[in-house]
Amino acid sequence: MSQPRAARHDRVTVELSAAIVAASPAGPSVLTVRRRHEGPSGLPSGPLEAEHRTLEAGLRRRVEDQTGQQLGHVEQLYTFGDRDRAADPGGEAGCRALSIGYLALVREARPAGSAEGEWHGWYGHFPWEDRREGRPPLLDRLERRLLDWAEAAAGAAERRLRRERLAATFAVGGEGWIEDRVLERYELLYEAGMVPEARRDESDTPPDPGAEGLPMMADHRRILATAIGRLRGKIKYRPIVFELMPPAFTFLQLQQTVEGLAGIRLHKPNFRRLVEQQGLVEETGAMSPETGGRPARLLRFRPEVLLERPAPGLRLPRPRPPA
Amino acid sequence: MSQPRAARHDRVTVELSAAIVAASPAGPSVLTVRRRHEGPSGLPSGPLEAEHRTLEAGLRRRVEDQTGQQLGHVEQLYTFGDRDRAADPGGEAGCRALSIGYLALVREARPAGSAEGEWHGWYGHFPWEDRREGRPPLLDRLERRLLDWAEAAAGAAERRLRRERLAATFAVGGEGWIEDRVLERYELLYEAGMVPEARRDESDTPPDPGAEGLPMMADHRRILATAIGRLRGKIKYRPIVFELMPPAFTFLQLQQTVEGLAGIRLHKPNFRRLVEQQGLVEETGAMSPETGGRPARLLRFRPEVLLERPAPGLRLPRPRPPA
DNA sequence: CGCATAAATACTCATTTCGAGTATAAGGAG
DNA sequence: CTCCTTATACTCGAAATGAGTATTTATGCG
Repeated sequence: MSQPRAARHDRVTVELSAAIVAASPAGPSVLTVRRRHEGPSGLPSGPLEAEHRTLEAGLRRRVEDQTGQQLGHVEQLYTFGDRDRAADPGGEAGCRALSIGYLALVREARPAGSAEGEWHGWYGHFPWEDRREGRPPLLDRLERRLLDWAEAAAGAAERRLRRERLAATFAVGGEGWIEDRVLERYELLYEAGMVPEARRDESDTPPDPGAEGLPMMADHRRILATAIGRLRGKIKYRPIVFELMPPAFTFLQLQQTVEGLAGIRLHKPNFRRLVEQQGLVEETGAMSPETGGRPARLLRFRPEVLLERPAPGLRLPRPRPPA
Repeated sequence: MSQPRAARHDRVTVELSAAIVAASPAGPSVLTVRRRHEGPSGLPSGPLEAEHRTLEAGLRRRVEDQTGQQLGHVEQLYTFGDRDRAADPGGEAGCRALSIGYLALVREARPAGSAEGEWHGWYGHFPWEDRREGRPPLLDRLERRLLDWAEAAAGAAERRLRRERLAATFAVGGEGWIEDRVLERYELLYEAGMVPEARRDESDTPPDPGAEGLPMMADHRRILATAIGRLRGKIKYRPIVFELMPPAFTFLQLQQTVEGLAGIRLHKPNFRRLVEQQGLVEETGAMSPETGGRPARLLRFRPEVLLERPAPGLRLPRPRPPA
């Protein structure tokens, strides 16, 4: 594989985008920017520039300059390059558009710096992902449309495949919603034409606007879906939640933050036991400026856990299936 | 972040590379190609071309055409773009070189098709990653040099940081080798100047050639490290090993394949129990053309498990630390 | 044939982990 | 003082897990 060195200089544009996430006990949010008037919002993003040593450094600088947000943890998610889902629909034809998505975590949601940025609860974009109050009712409608889509498949094989994907992602007709499969669910909705981004013709009226979630420009909702999925997966084996917490916090704040990220409710005593016996936190000595009942101890992250445990994280208790 | 649309067309080259992995009970191997005579080998790779709809499709076609290998599972790993670790050192200055790494799994290692490809045991490139026969002796020498490097750090803070990284990756001075951290270990060796790729001046003689592993061209060993790490992590929650197994196999073959991938030995009865009660396999009915003792049942993967279990995989038994 | 050898396969056992539920403590508001 | 709210502490049983041992069923050799 070492031939036409010429083809190498096909024109390529590279866009770096970041899903910048903050979280409070009320729920996680993401920083969005609005570009054209009226168009859907998007993630902070910009073209790759030559001057930076690494991609991550470039992204970091760019976002920090533009939004006034200091980024904490930053990680690369995925490089998208589908020809027909270009990041920039205004790009020239025959020009490959790559889009490299990043996840960034920040401790506090600054009230949106100088730019036109604003913080948005992430479930506004993914209403079907929030099961904290139980299974959201809009899922019934989504499922019905998804099943129709599956049955409308061309051959029997394709039909079967679609049904299986539905079972594996939306848990249609089966047990077990798996919270990490955010991207898979979004992609299914995209393929089924059930999100505005998938419908080229903008005049198409969505059959059920409330259930589709707020769209974003270009492939930004796809990147956000990747980010949510990654974060949900990663809290289980890395103490990454603490990148989102203030320096000191209570058990309840921690639990509610995790619940917000994972989109599910957790069993309080067990969560507490888990966090304690994993050695993820230590007491600061101080007590919380209480919020209702008995004052709570203030905790902080215990970095030593990184050396003690192979995969220190918050395995989320999954209810046992009834035997 | 929406300004200079001009800067957008900085010249960028994009190289797609694939770590193509096959595995037998004897151990995993990777397909390498040799380009220049005498230079180190590399992964199959080539420039991104405009004609393909998706990046993955492009990679797939390209590799299949060139090596005669049908690829099974393919997944994107990471996009590297450090300016000073360019994939192609021959590239023009001021031209950003992106390198998108992929992991591909194949069922059988074809004896290297038409091209100059050859299959290589992957531990030839990462001798410190193979602990199937216990801790490899060369680790003593590596550790000593790594500790020297840590102590040679500029400030006390940097020294501490380096020591912590050593503890977290090579388990220096602590418990717990974590098999997934392949990339982190390689990067540490790179930073410490302990792999040939890191030494620009090729005339430098390595202090301990045997311990450094076979180098590869450009950033290909970095991609392979990412691939190994990803694979080791993923077998724990996805039934991905079966992409590497023949259609029918015995328990022992499966176990040895997993041991090869993870680089550790497993407890036979427990491995068996795990695989059984997870419902990962079913009997084919046939028996193996035996290999020594009592004939073994032949098994096959049981795809239904994908719908039944949230994260069907092979949690590798980690010995309990002595209380 | 009978026995050593090599695997495969089947159990046992003591912990540990984990889901679930209940009980008690310590504040504030009225 | 009482009630409400949240924090914190315990209990219990089921399932998972690490470690070890025993039995079966082949082969091959004397």
